[in-house]
Amino acid sequence: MRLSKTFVPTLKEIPNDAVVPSHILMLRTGMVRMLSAGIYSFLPLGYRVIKKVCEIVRQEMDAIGGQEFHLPALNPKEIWEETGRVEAFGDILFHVKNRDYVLAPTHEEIMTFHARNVVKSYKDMPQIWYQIQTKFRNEPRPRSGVIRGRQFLMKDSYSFDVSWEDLDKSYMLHDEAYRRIFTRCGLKFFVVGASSGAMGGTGSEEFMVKSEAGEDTVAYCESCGYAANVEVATSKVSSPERETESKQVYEIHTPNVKSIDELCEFLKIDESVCAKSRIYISNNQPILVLMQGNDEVNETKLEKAVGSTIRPAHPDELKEITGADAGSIGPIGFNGRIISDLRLKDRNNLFSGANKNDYHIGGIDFQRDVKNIDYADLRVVQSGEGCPKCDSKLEVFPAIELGHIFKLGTKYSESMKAYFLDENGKENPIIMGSYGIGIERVVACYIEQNHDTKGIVWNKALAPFHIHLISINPKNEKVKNVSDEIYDSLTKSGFEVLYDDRDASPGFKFNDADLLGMPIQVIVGEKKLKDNLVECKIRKSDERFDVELNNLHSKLKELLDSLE
RNA sequence: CGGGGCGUAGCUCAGCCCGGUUAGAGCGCCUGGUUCGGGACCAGGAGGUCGGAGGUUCAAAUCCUCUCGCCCCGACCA
Repeated sequence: MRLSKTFVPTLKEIPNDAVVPSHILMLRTGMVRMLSAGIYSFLPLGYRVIKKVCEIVRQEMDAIGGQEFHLPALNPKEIWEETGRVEAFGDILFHVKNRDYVLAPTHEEIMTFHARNVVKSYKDMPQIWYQIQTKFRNEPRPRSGVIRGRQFLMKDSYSFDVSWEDLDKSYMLHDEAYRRIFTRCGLKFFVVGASSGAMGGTGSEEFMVKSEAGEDTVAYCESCGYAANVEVATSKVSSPERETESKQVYEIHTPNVKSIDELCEFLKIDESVCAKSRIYISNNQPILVLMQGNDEVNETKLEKAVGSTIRPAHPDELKEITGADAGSIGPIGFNGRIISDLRLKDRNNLFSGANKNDYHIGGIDFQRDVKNIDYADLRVVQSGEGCPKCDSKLEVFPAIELGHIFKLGTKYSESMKAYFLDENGKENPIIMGSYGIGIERVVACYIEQNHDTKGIVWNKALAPFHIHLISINPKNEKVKNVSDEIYDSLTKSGFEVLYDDRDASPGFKFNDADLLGMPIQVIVGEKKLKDNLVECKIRKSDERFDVELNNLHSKLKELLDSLE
């Protein structure tokens, strides 16, 4: 395509509303423009990238036997009421005002609708149905450009099987296909197993990419691949052993000492001998939670340990429950349920609050002084702690969810009555799986991982064009003619060429080329042309070298083959 | 939904606190000329209901009220 005739509105300055690199660069390169919060138009260059991702997804989905559908975004509300998801989605679901339709936020119901009464025999399965379609979700807070939008492209597929064993197969096929898709796209990703067992034997995996723009926090071990959402992640940490001799409990006057750090400073002790107190409320009953030192309470783990939902107590409740304010609360004299992190299990000679403002207590022995104490892993893991699976260290960082594969089981087939007859003529619900990939997120994550100060660095797989041809001074007739010839012949030979034939200064064109980031730049200038040479530049490595005109095709082919 | 920030030319922003000729700059855009290997130069030019509505005032981009939009943090996230 000729840049002089193509709509690629590049921006020299950073748009005011963009913060994360992918968002900034997608705007600056003219890939996208915002229409409204969380709603983006893809411009020609951006849409080319989207189509490349879709094609990779399509190839890999087809390779595992997937069949592509195209489903409506406009859905009758009553189908969504069959599974109770109108209520489950709540405000996230867009409702159409003048008819009883909703805008589909995903398509389990619609796929199940097509399967029921049609996929009636065990002989009809397995099936894998997929589509690449726009989804609508009324996100309360769209952010980070295309990463969290109210309207987005999703590849979603659904498997239909006769048994749990067969579901495992469909699930594994997706797992492998997803790894191939993200690898082909050039993404550094990892897989988080999020199996909770909450739905009876179901499992799920999230495909994640490390990113500052991420909305999930994960713990990851580079050496063994252990990865877990920080809500459930565990780690190996050491703590002091129980000391052989327990001191007596004694009260200490600690004026204005509130935090663990202040307490350690005041008493010249280590934080590992401190039991930090937090009060939570569950079913209107207070629970005292004890953590070692500055360890943070992981509320997800706490809920699991307690067995019901919890919330932190309000400041005024603290006084009422314990007689003290935050900073002076402790287990001695506390009337109610006490649960402690495993790090403090059976410890003695600990320091904690006295349930009296400005006082702490030392010499606490959990075995002797704290009756009915429960123990559980309640910590939020932190970077640098030991991996639970190997001897390496964990890293904790934010990440973006690119894809999710999920064993649905019979939730939808049962509620929507999608039954089949097995070999014995017995009726059973279809066993389903559901698998999604955020297409725009793939693009945004690629940019997050592959950019420098000048702009995007595309790989061969996703680049909107492979070659960026630049003519320096197209007013020079020879330069113009040779550039035109190169463009025509390369295009005819099947190369994907973006041709900057604009009448602009060289620096302007070079900077635009680096910003747009095609893998190879071919630069046609007057000086080198005298020797029948043009310059090639590899965007990623900044390598440059001269190529003879009549060798250009073979050299470019060679370069493209060698590039990722 | 809570907290914070912002809305002035296509883009980035100044002016607002302390009201007062014709609302500015840089970049971009248009015309002509020069230039052409890392965001060129000269000359001329177009472009604004200062997000919107109401109010205070002799006078509002500026002060007040309401409203809409966008960004960030939090809550939420099948």
